[in-house]
Amino acid sequence: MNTSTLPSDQTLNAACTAKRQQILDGAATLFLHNGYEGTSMSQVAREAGVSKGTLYNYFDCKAQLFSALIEAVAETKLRNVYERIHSDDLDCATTLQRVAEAMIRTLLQPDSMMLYRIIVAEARKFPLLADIFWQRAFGVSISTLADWIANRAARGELVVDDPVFAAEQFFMLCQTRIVQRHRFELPVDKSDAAIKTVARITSESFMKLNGAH
Amino acid sequence: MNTSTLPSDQTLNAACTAKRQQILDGAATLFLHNGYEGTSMSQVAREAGVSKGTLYNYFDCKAQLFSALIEAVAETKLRNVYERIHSDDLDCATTLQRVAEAMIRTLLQPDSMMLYRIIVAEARKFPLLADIFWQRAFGVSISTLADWIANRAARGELVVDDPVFAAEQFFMLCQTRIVQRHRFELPVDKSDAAIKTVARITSESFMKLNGAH
Amino acid sequence: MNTSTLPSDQTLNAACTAKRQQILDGAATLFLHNGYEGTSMSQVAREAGVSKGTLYNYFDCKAQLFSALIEAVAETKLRNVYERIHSDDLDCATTLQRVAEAMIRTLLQPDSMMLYRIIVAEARKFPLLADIFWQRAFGVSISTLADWIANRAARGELVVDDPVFAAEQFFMLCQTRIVQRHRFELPVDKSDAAIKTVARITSESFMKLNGAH
Amino acid sequence: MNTSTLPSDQTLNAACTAKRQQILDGAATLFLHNGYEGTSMSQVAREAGVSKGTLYNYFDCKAQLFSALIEAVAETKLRNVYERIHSDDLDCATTLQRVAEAMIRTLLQPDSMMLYRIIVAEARKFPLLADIFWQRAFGVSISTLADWIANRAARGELVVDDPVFAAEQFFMLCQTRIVQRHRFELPVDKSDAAIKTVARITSESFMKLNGAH
DNA sequence: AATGAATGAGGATTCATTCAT
DNA sequence: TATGAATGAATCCTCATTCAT
Repeated sequence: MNTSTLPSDQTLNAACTAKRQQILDGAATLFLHNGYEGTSMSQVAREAGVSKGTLYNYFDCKAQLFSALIEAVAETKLRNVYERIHSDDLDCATTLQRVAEAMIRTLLQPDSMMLYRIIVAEARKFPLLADIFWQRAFGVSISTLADWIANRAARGELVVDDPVFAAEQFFMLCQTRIVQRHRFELPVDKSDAAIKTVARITSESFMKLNGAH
Repeated sequence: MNTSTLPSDQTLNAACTAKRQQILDGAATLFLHNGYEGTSMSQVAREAGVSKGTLYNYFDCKAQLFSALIEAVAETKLRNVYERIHSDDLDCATTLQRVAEAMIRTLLQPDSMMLYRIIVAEARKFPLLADIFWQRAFGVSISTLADWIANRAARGELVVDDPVFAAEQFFMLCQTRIVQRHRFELPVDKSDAAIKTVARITSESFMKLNGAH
Repeated sequence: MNTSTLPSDQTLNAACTAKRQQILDGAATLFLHNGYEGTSMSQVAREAGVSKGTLYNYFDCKAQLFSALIEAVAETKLRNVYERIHSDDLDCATTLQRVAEAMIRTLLQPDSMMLYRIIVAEARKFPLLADIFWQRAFGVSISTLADWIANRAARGELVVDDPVFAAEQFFMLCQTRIVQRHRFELPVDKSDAAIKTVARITSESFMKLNGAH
Repeated sequence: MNTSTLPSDQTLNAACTAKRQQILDGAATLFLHNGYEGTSMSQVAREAGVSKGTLYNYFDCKAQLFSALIEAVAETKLRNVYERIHSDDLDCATTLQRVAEAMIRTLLQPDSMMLYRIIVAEARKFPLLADIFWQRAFGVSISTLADWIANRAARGELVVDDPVFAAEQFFMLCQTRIVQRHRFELPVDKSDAAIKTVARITSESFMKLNGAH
């Protein structure tokens, strides 16, 4: 057997993974622009530069491709939000303000916005998917923030009974006005200043609710 | 004039309105269960018990039927929320708790939930519709509550700079945990007790943020 | 019986005829713009300002309405062509040139052009109709001209074996270039000068073919 | 290379072309019988023995299929007319008579007749198509004949100012009586003898108009 | 593993015609 | 007689999926 002309397993896997990724990239572009029903498998094939047959070699059906895509995308979306929670050197209010600002900016990104729309819209049809999305995006953000809150409470900087609920309240407050209105495509000031203001008010509100005096 | 053999204008209008309502009812069932793309005009016709031709006699196209439906439904959904804001004889905390409870219960209703899903999902395609929905549901609730807040602030019971923003924060807080998780079809305690608890915390939080002293 | 409140037969007929005409007028506008298949009965009803029910009271079906319309329209279209053939005071060439010019101008009118298109297109489906159209338009023109030719031949101004064939040739020659190309929507000089030139050449050609000497 | 298991490019192209041709054949049958509006894509699919989906794989829409069909058919229809113009060994009158006869016979063929009907009927909707049809059928016939006329004029056999106009007149004269009446589905003698007579008269007329002396 | 031609059910919409009022 | 709401078959076209190559 001539191994020089045949790809090794690693090469195969790499090729396989690469092609898979290529499809997912094409799918992301389309699903996040046009939604689930608004995207056809032909479009995905064309966008990804593969044939429809290949599509179905990698994914059993449209629903599965969609699920795989959401799984992949959900992971990355809020990472830069909850990753910045671990900075321990700043006072509570400042950290929270920065987290709030990151959250608002992230949620306003076209991709995140569409992701939210799609997940909420299709949660009935793909409950597992909504679950995965929650765990990888909102869920991890909430629990990371809850841990941080518990930590600060232990340090006496906050007074909190239920850190998870407090974290949930915090992220809800982040969505006041700008994010919420943008979800309804209403005209709303999305300027830097406006975002900073909402982030500041959110942080201040949280401190009023949970700060030690 | 022989009124027994000729229908009066009212009868005619009634018939017309009745058929229209009949179609809207069928459409509501389907659109609110399966979404916009997931509902076909044939299904609507069958559900409403009319022919496809009749459908198109009353509504120019699918989009218009959908719009008419959302307009009609949006109007009624949150009415019982903002109508109970006007009770002036109770203290702030109690009123707010009742409003919060009504809001949570309303948003958890299958219809409202689907309405939210659909509006958010299709806001891109039907921006006008999202606008109408906002005005008739969230918008009126927010401005009603904002008025109430301003009133209570004038009475010295609250201290509020921006009553509208405060109202928006209040309704965001209402959606913490139960509503939010239900939107993602996550398992969550939707018991009476749980709802009351969130409503109470929301009310208390608001009073902490905006109460006098 | 109170005849003063009931319309007499004549009034009825008049009303009937008027309504009929009203429908035919609306139908003419539409059929001559959009063709047979391109015109719907609803459009006709709206254009004529009557209900669809009334339409079907006066005409059994779309085909019959169409036929009635063509009958009515065909009659008038070429009248001003063959009516000017009877001027006996001019020399042959001049008369023919004027007839040719009238013919070309008439055939170029949007109505006539569409009538030709429609009749030719639908002749298979409505052979009787094509026959009627022929008799009332081309047919009467040909026979009128043939009579005139025979008359002039009798006067020694023309030498013609078969006046009918000669007349047919004359009208075919009229359609050279401008009319023919306009039927194919090709760009062609339709200026007054161009029309006059073709008319002159047609007349001259006819005289060369059939003139005495 | 194992050519027995893999189709060559030619085979693939052949298959593609064959299927395309199969569709065009089915489309020809129907469009040329029932016209553009009178033919449905379902009918074409059934007639061609393919699915509707396949139809739309080969042609973007009904209009494009129709256009492709007309383009293909137009090319061939009058070829045997203008190809016989190049015979230089015969005298003018004989050549013209043969060309006239070929023209009349061709225009009387059911296919050509329907082609004319459809093009004239749909020229408004498909001006490009009418243009293509003209160029490939009447246009090339006219210019070929015009060239021949110019050539004979150079040889002193004809005296012609405007060879193109003369050619156009010639083809108009060919359509006198038989072709013209057949377009209106009128009863008319289409016998061999009748055709020959019209061809002879046409040739003689042309010689009278343009012959030397 | 990759292709892309083929499928056919299903999508929205139109329209000639009928009929109760 | 006049109305116009109701019908449902037919229109063009799309799309997820399969399968021979």
